[in-house]
Amino acid sequence: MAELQAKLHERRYKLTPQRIQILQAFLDNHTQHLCAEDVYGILRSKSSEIGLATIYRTLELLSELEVLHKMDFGDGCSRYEINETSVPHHHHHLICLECGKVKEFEGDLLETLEAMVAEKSNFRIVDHQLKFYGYCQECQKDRGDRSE
Amino acid sequence: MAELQAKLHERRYKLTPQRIQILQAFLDNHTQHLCAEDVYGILRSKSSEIGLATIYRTLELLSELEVLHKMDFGDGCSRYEINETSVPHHHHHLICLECGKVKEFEGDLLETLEAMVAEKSNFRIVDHQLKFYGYCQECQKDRGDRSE
DNA sequence: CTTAGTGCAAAACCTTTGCAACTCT
DNA sequence: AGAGTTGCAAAGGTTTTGCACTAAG
Repeated sequence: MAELQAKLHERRYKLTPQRIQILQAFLDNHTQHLCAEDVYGILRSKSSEIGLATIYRTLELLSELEVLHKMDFGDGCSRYEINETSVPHHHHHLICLECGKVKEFEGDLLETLEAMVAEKSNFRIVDHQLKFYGYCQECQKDRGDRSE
Repeated sequence: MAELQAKLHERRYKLTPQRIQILQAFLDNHTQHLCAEDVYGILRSKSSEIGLATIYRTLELLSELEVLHKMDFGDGCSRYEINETSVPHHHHHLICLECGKVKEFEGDLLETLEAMVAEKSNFRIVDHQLKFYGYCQECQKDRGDRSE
C-alpha cells in the first residue's frame, strides 16, 4: 500500500480513497482473481459509492504501474491479481474446464526454454504465461472420471 | 474437410455451405489466427451472403468438435486456429507487446512439467497453453532496443 | 417432411469515453 | 488554484439470442 503511494507520487498521480479501496479489495482477497465487477460488488457491499467506470480506470492504471497483473481466463472478462514484485516468482494457473475454478501452481521451470525461444525468434521476451486446462478433483468425480 | 463432414455426421449436425466456407477460410489462411470478424470479411469479400451470427455459431461448434481451437491474445476478440489432430503437436505463441504480432513457436517441452503438476494438484490435465510476451525484432529497433 | 441451420435485428455483455462536478496536492 | 479524478450516462465493441424463414438429411 505504501508502494502504491510511492508509485502514484512518482508519476504525479493522486492517492484517492477510491484507489486505496480498490487495492485494499485485492489485499483482502489475495487468493482470488477479481474482475472489475467483483471489485464493484465488494466495495458496494461495504457501502462505498464508487462507480464502475472508476474501477475500470483504476484497474488499468494499477496494471500500468505493475501493482496488479491483468489476466484472461476465457470467461469473458479481465481478471487481476496482485503483482508480487519482491520476488520475480512466476506462478501459473490450472483452469477447470467444468466449473471454471482456477488453482495456482508455483514454480518456474521455463527460463531455459524462454532463453531458447528468445534466441531463435529474435524476440526480446519480457514475460510468459502458462495455463493448464483440465478437470479438478471434484469435477472428475461428478463426471464419473471418464476419459473425455 | 472430410474430417469435418465425419464429425458433423456423427452428431447429426448438417453440412451446410456456410460451414464449409468457414472452414475453407481457415484452410486458406492457415498462417493466421482469424477472429469472427476476419472470417466475415473474408467470406463477404468472396461475395458470400453469410451472416455474422452464423459465423459465431459455427466457430463455437467447430471448437466443440475440436476442428478449431479457440485462443485469446488479449486483443478483445476470440481468435481461432485449425486444430492439427494428426500429431498432438503443441505449438506456442510469442506475442509482441508493441505491434501485437503473433509468432508461432514449435516444440513441446512441457510433458514432464504437466505430469508433475497433474500429480500435485489432482487435476486431470488435458491441455496447456504457453504464451511468451516480448518485443519482436522490428519493434525492438523502433523502440531503440531500450530495456524497458 | 422433419429437424437443424440461417439471417436479421435486437439484446446482452463488458469496457471505454465525454463531461460537469469534485478533490487531492 | 490547478491538474488530475470521479460518477454518471451514453456510446463502443464483441458476442448471444429470438424468431420467422430456409434448407439439409
